[in-house]
Amino acid sequence: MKNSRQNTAAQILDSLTNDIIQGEYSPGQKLYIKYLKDRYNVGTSPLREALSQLIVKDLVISENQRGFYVSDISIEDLTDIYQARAKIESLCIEMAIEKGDDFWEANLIAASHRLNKYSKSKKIDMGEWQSRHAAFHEALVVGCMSPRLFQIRDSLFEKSTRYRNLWLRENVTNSETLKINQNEHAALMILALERDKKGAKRLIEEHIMTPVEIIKKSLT
Amino acid sequence: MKNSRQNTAAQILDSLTNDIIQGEYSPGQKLYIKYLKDRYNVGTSPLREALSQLIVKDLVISENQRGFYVSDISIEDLTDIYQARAKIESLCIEMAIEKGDDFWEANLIAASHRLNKYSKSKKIDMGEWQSRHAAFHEALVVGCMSPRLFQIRDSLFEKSTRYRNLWLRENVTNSETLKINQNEHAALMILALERDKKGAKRLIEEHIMTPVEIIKKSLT
DNA sequence: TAATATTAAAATATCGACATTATTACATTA
DNA sequence: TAATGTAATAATGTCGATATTTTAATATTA
Repeated sequence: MKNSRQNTAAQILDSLTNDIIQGEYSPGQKLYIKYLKDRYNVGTSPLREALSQLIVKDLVISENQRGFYVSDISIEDLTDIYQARAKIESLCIEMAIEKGDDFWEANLIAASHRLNKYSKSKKIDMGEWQSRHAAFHEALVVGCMSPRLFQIRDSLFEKSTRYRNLWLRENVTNSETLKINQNEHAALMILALERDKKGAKRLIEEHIMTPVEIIKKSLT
Repeated sequence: MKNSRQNTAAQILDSLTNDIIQGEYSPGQKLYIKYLKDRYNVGTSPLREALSQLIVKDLVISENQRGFYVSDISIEDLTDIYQARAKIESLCIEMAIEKGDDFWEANLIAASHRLNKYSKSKKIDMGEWQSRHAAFHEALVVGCMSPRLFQIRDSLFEKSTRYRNLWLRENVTNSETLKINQNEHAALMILALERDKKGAKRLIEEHIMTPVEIIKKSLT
């Protein structure tokens, strides 16, 4: 088996990122170089390069001569991340509504339909639901045309994943919460199609902040 | 000479970051491993770790087996960064006005005074002016209390530095532009102290976007 | 001449080894 | 017993060497 297009450092960055945000490693956990080398079958250099990138991504912290640790989570951090996400998403939606065209509208309607149908199905697979949910929210903001804001949006979304998983565990099965959630999605789409910037901004901020209180409880 | 508290990778990251945003290396320039090793007197590992972090910070790009390059600049990128900065700064100011206390007000007045006095002095050192200018803007938003938004703000500010330097070269000597700039600062402070969120947001967005047109000309 | 193939040189990406620093376990002393 | 000191163990951070890949230079062919 030969090299893929990515180098080892990039591959290991993907794996580590995923393993951290999916909770394979716990918050605060020490990441031993030797263990990681064995686990991912890589040498020191690409591994440390990946860890270095994870530091900038705020998923890992390091102390000189004391190694690497998974970043901690906390209620303060949870609140801050979700608040920032709410504001950024709100900005993105504003721009999207200003600049979105017919294709944006059509794509949004389609994404909404896919999420809707799946939410009403009998057996809900968490991964599939997450994927359709993310696609719907992306369809809302994809008209925004600012690569930087998008990048910021993505990085905050990634950071929030560890917290979001706590919510999902409780609520993918909870049909009441899910129904409210689904109603919000429907309302968001309508506001977007009506080009109601103010309304859409208000609702998206609310929608993003909704899980925070539930997650807080899981954290204590 | 012994180790400082930082490891080599962290030190070199600081140096490289600075050298890139100050234009020591040009946009698009290839960064040869060997050259950098010699220049900064470090080995391969810490150097590559620093470069890896610079990728995440968008100051460097890499292609597998083809090495590292300083990120390009462009008019599109300029506009995008400044637009994102304007929006983020606007969010920060909004929060700061909501949550700022007497100390925030006092600190803002002081920072404004320091910038004011220096802007009127005979000989203006670019570094000192930049420092006081940055301090004033930080004083405006320091009440915002969101670590994440602050971090985003800082990273965008850093990214904009290469472009900003193009503006500074033209306008630190241009007393007319500087006077307008200074008036905007005074107005910003007043709006903040009056807790006029809407007004402050509108003006800061305008203020941040002002240099864009001038920089565009420098770029073509 | 232009396009392609071949070879030589240069650069990158990765590995394993080593020096330095931190941690742990154990012994010594008050 | 608690506090401190010491030896051993373990982990980190850095370097130089090597295999692989790209780039450049040159030759070959249509």
